[in-house]
Amino acid sequence: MKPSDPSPPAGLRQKLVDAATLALDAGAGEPSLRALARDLGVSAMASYRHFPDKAALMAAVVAQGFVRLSATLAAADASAPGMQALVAQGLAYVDFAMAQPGLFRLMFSPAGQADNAAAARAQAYNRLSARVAALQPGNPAAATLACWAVVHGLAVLQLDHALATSREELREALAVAIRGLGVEQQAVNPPETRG
Amino acid sequence: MKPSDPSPPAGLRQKLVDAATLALDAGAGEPSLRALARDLGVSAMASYRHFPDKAALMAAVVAQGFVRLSATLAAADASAPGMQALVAQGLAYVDFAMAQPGLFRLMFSPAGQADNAAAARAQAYNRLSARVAALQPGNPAAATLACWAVVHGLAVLQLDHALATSREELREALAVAIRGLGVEQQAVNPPETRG
DNA sequence: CGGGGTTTGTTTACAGTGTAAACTACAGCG
DNA sequence: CGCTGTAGTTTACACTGTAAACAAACCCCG
Repeated sequence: MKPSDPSPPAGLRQKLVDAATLALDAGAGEPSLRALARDLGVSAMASYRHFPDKAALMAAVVAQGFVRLSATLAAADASAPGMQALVAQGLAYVDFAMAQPGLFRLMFSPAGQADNAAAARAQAYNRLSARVAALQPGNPAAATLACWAVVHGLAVLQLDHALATSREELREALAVAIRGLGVEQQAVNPPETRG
Repeated sequence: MKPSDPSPPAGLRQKLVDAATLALDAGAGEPSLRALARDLGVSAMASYRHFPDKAALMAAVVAQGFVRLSATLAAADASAPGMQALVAQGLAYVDFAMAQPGLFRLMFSPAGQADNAAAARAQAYNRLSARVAALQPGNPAAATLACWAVVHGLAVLQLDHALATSREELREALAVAIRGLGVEQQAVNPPETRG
């Protein structure tokens, strides 16, 4: 309203995305556009200057979520060598899901499949894929799929179920699973010829 | 209304559950109570005689979903011996998700965590657990967790992503993952002593 | 400096939703 | 017969997403 408003002019779009992300993880499902607008001190229709509809806002939230997940995975990957980097990525993945359950759920819901978010999603997938390919040049596609499945499955089950699984147990389960997937042979030891 | 109504008197509850299940998989997210009532030729408030609120209806849908999933897993488990039963369960799990994506998503969403559905969910979990325990008496908890994670992860990723993964590729990935998880050693051959 | 066009927001309005409240029709049973 | 419980109804309200029309603030060019 007044020019003395303390916020920069073009900030609403990002503020909407951030507020929606925050509200998602605050518990009660998808926030309403009107509630978001109220929280930001703005009219109910303001968001329509930045997004064609609510789904587009949510898609932007999802896209930002995948960007952040991707960055988290990259950091985890860099934190350890070889196969341990893969386990670290898996742990980071599960940690992300537990830290932002609402966002994570949205990212893997029909709302998260908007074309808008496809690029960011692919980038996150590539973090894992690259590490798997580095560890097992033979059949990276299948191995990546299996790795992502394990990690994603653990995250979702942990979220849904509140399996009282400690972080240590998770780490062990991840390590066992990844080792089992035939990814490790070339990593820890120098490569041996193997069928 | 009339006594000549072709349905038994207490049938509305089940009809609501079935219609909701159907509508879920017909595509457009959670159906509205009013739309369900309209489809069933009944007033908007009728469902409140059978469920305290919409969440309770959805919880009933989820519970029925888990019962059916459990039955599907049991049938798959009985269709093959030993480790192949585990792979069969995994395939059946993914098939279930693909055949009823809306229901499956609901089952693993916050709505699916209602206490109402807990028993049915546990029953489905036990299908897998029992088979894993039979194959690997050593550490069934961790192995079950990992197996479920792989299977559930594959299902979710397939659903979200439309990974153009054929059923045959899925079967192979499942077999590889399950074999890798250290479940197979005692199954196919007579048990050998193994660390 | 002024003036038009774009951007960003506003108010108003409407259809659709979940649900509370009060009411009606009907079953079985004393 | 009346009493009571069950299954359903109509009405009403607060809330949602969103279309339409309008207003103020910015940018850029003269």
